Amino acid sequence: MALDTRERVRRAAVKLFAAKGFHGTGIRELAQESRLSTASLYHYMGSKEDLLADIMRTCLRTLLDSAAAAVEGVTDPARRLTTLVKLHVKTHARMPKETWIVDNEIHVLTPAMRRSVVSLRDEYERLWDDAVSAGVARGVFDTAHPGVTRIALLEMCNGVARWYSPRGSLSLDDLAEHYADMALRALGACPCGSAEGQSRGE
Amino acid sequence: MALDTRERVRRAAVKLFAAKGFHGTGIRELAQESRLSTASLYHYMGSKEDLLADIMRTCLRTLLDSAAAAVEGVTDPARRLTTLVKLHVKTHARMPKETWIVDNEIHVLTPAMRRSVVSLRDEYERLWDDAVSAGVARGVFDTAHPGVTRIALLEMCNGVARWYSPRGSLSLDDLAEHYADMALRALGACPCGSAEGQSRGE
Amino acid sequence: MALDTRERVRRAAVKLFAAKGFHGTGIRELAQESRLSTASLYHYMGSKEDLLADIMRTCLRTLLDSAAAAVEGVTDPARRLTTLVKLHVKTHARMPKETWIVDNEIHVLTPAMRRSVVSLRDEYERLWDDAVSAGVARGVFDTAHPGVTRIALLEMCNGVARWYSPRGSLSLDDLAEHYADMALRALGACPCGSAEGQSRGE
Amino acid sequence: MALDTRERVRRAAVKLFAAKGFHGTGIRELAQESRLSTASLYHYMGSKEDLLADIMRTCLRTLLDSAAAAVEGVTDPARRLTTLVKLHVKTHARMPKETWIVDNEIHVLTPAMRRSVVSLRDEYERLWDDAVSAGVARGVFDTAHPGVTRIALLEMCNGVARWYSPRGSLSLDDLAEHYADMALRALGACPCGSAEGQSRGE
DNA sequence: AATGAATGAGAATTCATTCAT
DNA sequence: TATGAATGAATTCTCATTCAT
Repeated sequence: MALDTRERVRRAAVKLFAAKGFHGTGIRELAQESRLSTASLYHYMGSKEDLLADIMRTCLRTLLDSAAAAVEGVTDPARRLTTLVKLHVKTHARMPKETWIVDNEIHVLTPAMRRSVVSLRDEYERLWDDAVSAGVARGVFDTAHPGVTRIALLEMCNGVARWYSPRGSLSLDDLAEHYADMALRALGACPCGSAEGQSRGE
Repeated sequence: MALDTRERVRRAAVKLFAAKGFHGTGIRELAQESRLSTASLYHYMGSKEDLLADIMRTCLRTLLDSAAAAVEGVTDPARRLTTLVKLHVKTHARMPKETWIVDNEIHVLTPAMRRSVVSLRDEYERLWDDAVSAGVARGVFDTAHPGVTRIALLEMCNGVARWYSPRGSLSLDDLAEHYADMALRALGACPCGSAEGQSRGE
Repeated sequence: MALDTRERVRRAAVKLFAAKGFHGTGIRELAQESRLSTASLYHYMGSKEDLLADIMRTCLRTLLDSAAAAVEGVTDPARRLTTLVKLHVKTHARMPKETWIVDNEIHVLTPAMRRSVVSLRDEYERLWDDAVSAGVARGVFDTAHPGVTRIALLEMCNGVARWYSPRGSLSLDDLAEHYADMALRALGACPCGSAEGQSRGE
Repeated sequence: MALDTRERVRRAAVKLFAAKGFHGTGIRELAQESRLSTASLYHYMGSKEDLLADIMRTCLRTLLDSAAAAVEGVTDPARRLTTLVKLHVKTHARMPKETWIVDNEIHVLTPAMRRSVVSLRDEYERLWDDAVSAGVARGVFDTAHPGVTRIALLEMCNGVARWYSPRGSLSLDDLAEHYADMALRALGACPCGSAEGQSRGE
């Protein structure tokens, strides 16, 4: 029961933070959306900032763990990157609110809390970095500025959370495929091309 | 003189809105940063939201006008897109605060003001859309989902405002070049490739 | 307990609004007079305007209900009017602040709230109108302009709230009697005269 | 020219003070309505309170002087009262805004200014008092509480400013006549009655 | 587990007024 | 005569948070 309530609070926060931003969301709205009194809210969330950090950490943890698992044992850099891109895109399409919050509200966090969130994000981005670096090292990727490319691709994929709608004509799989394709092309890995066909099993 | 003060206010706002968000910025901070009393502030800015909308409109207007001018008379779709990407990237690198605000704080605007800003943004994005569509129509670009690709590239370029530092190792020209390169690749226009070499004069 | 506080707030407001007008009364004064912080004040009153409208509606409701009850079953127009005048005068003498507020601060209300208050007032005035009209119809009253007379008498009675003091030499009953007498005279009902004598039992 | 401007300011103030009250009217509205900058406003009005007191004094002065003149040499108490009532009613009908301000905004004045206004008002009311007292002394009026009657009649007449419209069916003369009639009746002077017919010459 | 009551601090905005020009 | 610029103080109202119950 307590768990349900806690979950209700979290969902209310995700909805509101994503819609109006952290500072744009008041405790009262949060309480109302959670069907709780403001006082009760504090029983579940600690402070408003705790709640935000919690949401961010959970989302990043999920992304990080599933990415690490998906990539485990995959040695081919192109496949690794494809896997990462698809997972990233799908996660952003499926949880646009949570991911939007992670991607855009980090700056409101107090330094201490920011550190814990940023370190998770850095850990996640290291997976991308490793894949790109490996691909470059093996000559599979051809890009003048691997670091820049990596961050550019990440931002490109983050954007999905801003606009993708499951009601649109594009399926989640096709979306992920397309982004993976763009990423490989941007990395100069397109000629070896057959990536698209092979990645179906994911 | 009045102009100077007004400009001071605008710069203070740009700095603070970009650093802490619209809702995270108080008018007291704004006044302090502008070296004005809060009351005097209102002599120059109308409301806080007016100030925000003003910054956004000015920034978009600049981007839109210079993009339209840069693209005028350029018929080759690849060159048009290259031009747009470079301008976009450079603007985001040079005015990261203004562009960050435009890209991230639209949701705080009141419906009426939002409309005026969004319509400017839409007008700008149409330039991208036209270039992409033209390229696809002429078979210069090869992409399964032109609309998605366009938005993905835009988001990729927007990201520049978040991380680029002129103190880094990459020059503005190189940065723009690299992004243009990635964009063309993502659009499947890489084979014609010599774009990089030709665009030097820009 | 909560009720006590709410009542304290209401009384503070009645006192201050009557003394300095709605716009002349600040919420700080209101809070101080209520022995509450300004923030706590809002726990009880909604907005300042809500508080005002509340006071007005309560006062009018009281007046309306007691007038309707007092007049119920009274068929003689002269007696009906006498009853209304006396009740009106006594209410204004006993609750000079509330009635003064109703009579003088309606114009500060927002249209929506104004409507709700005005409709109550209209309903109340209809009681007067009915009595006057009935008297005229039966030839008991003799006045060239019944509508004007009715409003003139109402204003005359409203005035009581401005000056009557229970510390003066006139008792409430005598005051009411005197006003009823003036009203009947103004309506040309004096000749039947014995009204004064008969109304003693009230 | 200066006079015109000064007059414009005064009229703007009369309009706004009557519509929204003194405290409900801001300096900026006043300036806008006067087609002046707020700074220029101060050139003409002194302080906001000065302006208010000025309006009140002028209005009362006018009323007082014309009443004194109209009543001069009139010895018959009934005629004197009739004259006062008619003048009062007509003034309130013709200058509803000014008279409303005088009748309702005295309480916002600072003690010192209030005194000067109140003393004018008292002087004016003395004319009424004299007429009533004289009538009572001579047995022309028959009222149990002359003082109360006088104030009741005054309030009744003040009310005209609240509702009379020249666009209505009642002419100013008829209106004044009717009020004078009601006043005499309330004072028990109706039997001698012919007052109505005789007062035509006024 | 839940909440009504309470609050200090702060929110954005307007106040009446002054002054240099 | 006129005003743009400036402001300290006040405005109404909301903030996130605590606490006694």
